[in-house]
Formats: sequence, structure tokens, C-alpha cells
Amino acid sequence: MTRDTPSTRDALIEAGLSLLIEGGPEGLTLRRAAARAGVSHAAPAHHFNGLPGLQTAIATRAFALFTETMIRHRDAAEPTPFARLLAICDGYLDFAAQRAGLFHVMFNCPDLDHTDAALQSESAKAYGVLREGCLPFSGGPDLVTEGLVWSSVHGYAMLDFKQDGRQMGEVPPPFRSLLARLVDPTLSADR
Amino acid sequence: MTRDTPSTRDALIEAGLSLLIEGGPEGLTLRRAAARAGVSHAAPAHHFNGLPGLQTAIATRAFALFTETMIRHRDAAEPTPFARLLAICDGYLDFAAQRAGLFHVMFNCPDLDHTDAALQSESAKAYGVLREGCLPFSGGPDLVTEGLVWSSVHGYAMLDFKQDGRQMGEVPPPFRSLLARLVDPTLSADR
DNA sequence: CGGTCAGCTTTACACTGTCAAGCTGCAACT
DNA sequence: AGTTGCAGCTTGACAGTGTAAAGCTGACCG
Repeated sequence: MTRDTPSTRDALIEAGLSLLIEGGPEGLTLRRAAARAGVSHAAPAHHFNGLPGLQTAIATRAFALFTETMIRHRDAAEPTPFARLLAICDGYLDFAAQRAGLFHVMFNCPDLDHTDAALQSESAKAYGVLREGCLPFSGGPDLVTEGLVWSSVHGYAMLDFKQDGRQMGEVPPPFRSLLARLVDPTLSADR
Repeated sequence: MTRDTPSTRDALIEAGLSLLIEGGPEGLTLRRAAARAGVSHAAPAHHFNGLPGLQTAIATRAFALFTETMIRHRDAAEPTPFARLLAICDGYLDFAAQRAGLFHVMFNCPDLDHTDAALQSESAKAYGVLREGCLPFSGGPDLVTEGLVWSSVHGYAMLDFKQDGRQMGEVPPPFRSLLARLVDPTLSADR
């Protein structure tokens, strides 16, 4: 494997992350990332496959941060299955709101390279946190429960924040009340 | 009210729609839409507030097509509450898959003008179809049921198609099985 | 008739992603 | 030791983007 000089490649990714955090979805630009990393505007081409390649690398890092956020929320929650799963979802929604630029690149960017192994690995880890949080409710892997929670929280994030609830006539109910209809909120803590 | 000459304004919107349908999310460009409408590249500025304004107008039309699709599916379904709601959701998912470019502008475009009255009206109509489909299950308006179905189908659309199921280890379950856990599939047809 | 102005064009500018050419310094090989 | 190869990077150029400014034109109105 041909290992890149870590500094420049990582500097570009870090620059892109900060641009997205500061400037939202539109903040990221190849040339801006290059400038912020202190290299010429054509340097990124030697580390990534154009802008889509840089976006893919940034999304990969962003998924890792995303996973961290969900885990941090989960581990701060009370040790009941419902509280833990709700905390994971709250982390999900928090990230979507606080890191809208990253969230956009991760999920709404039209030309990510979804065949990228690192991206697949990091996004699978993120999904794994949610999947694990669902386990107690089905007594084992259950694609319907997982898919339902995953879809719901993702859809809720998009509809809630990006359009601040205007689709629904009134303010949307808290996600807690949605989740309480998906899984048993009174499940005991002994797994 | 100052009514624009219908032809040019509508031609620009129609051109934008076709560009999005043919070229996906990236297909739309102010200059391309202008060229396809047979006007100069600066003409759109006299009808819309820049590119965001054109995108907003296009999204408004797209929401109308979206509503039509859901209604068409619903009206072709058997007259049970579950079959009708499932058909609405299938229309939703169909549109997301077949009209990915439009769907992207409607939901993932970072700079739509969400204060636009026409856009709000059309998107509210679309939501109304789903909301109405939910009514039989709660015996009246219920934000939790609506929010759950809306979030689920929207999240399912994003996760299913744009990333063709790679987040979930295996192929995702059909939406029907998800919906069957949200509402009562055996509800009788007499409202 | 004269003026106003919406609709449109032309021109220009800053910015984008990408490509081609060239430089440079390090590593490997003979 | 000398040469080659090449990864990393720069410079320069190009087509394409959104947008702003200036000017044209023809219809409407007082």
C-alpha cells in the first residue's frame, strides 16, 4: 500500500471539516480547503479523486464523529434499554442540527463514492450503534425494528430541522413520543 | 399583483424540471435552464431571485407532481385504510426513486426559500395526503402517528435508494412490513 | 407625443473543478 | 556514485458557474 504523507492529506480533510462546520453545506470548496491547508489549489488532486473524493474522505471522518456523538449520549443515559436508545437518537438529532454541514455531506451529497471501503466501514459502525441499541427490544437482530428506528430518526432529523416543522401544521412532537410507539418504553434493564 | 408573462417564467420552470429529471440533482443550472427555455443566461434574474429562487419555483411544481403521484397510487389501491396508506407511501418511495433529481431539490437543497408562500402551500398539500391517510388509524388528527409515518417513509426513501441499503447489513425489509408495525393493518374499511 | 418601465440581452467579473505541464527532492536500482 | 523514476506539489490555463451592471426595445399610459 502506498501511504500518503499524512500531514497534507489529513490537513485537507481537517480543513474541509472546519469549512463545513463554519460555513454549512455550501462552505466546502476544493480551493478553499486547499488554501486553508496551506497548499496550492491543485494539490488535492494528488490525494483524492477530485471533489467527490475529498467529500468522501470528509464524510468518512464525519461518520466517525457521528458515531462518537451517539455513543457519548448513550453512555450518559440511564441504563434502561429505552433511555439508551432514546439517547442514541438524541445524539443523532443533535449531530444533524449542530453539524448540519457534515450531515449534509454524509447523507445528501449526490456524488459521494459509496464504494469506498473506509466510508462503508465508518458508516457501518455508526449504524451498528443504533442496531445495538435496538437489540434489547427484539431479543436479537431484527431488521424491521432497526429499519424503523433508523428511518424514523433520519426522517425526523430532515423534516424537523431543515424545514423547522413547517410541513406539519404545528410543532412536531418530540422524538421521544415517536420512539415510544416503536419500541416498549417499559422494558426492564436486564437485557 | 404584477403578473409575469407566463411563457418565459413557466418555460424556465419547465426547463428546470426536465433538466433535473434527465440529469439528476446536478443537472440543474441557471444557464442551462435559460438556454433550454430559449432565453439569455441572465433572463432568469428577472423572474426569480437568483438560482435559489428558481429552485424554489421548481420545487413548488415538483411538490405538485409529488402530490399527484401519491394520490394516483392511493386511488388505485383497495379501499382498506392500510392498503390506501401503504399505497401513498409507495407513491412517496416511487417518486423518490424515479424522480431523484426533483426529490433532491425538494428536500435536500440547502438554499430553498422556505418562506415562499407557494412552496409552503404545495408542500402542505403533499403532507395533507399523508395526513389524511393516517386519519383512520387514530380516529382523528394525531401528530405522533403522522410524524411517525412521515419520518419513516422519508427516512426509508433516503436510506433505501440513495445508498441502496448498504447501511443495513442485508437488504432492507419492504416498507410494508415497517408500516405494519406503525399502524393496525387489519383495521376495517368503514372509517 | 413623451415618458416609464418590464423583459431581455450583452458584457464583465469572481469563483468553481479539472487538466496539462513543469519543478523538486527523495528513493531505488545498477 | 550516478542515473532513473516518480510522488508531491506548483503554476497556468480552460470551460463552466452565479451574479451584477449597463443598455436596448417595445408596449403601455398619461
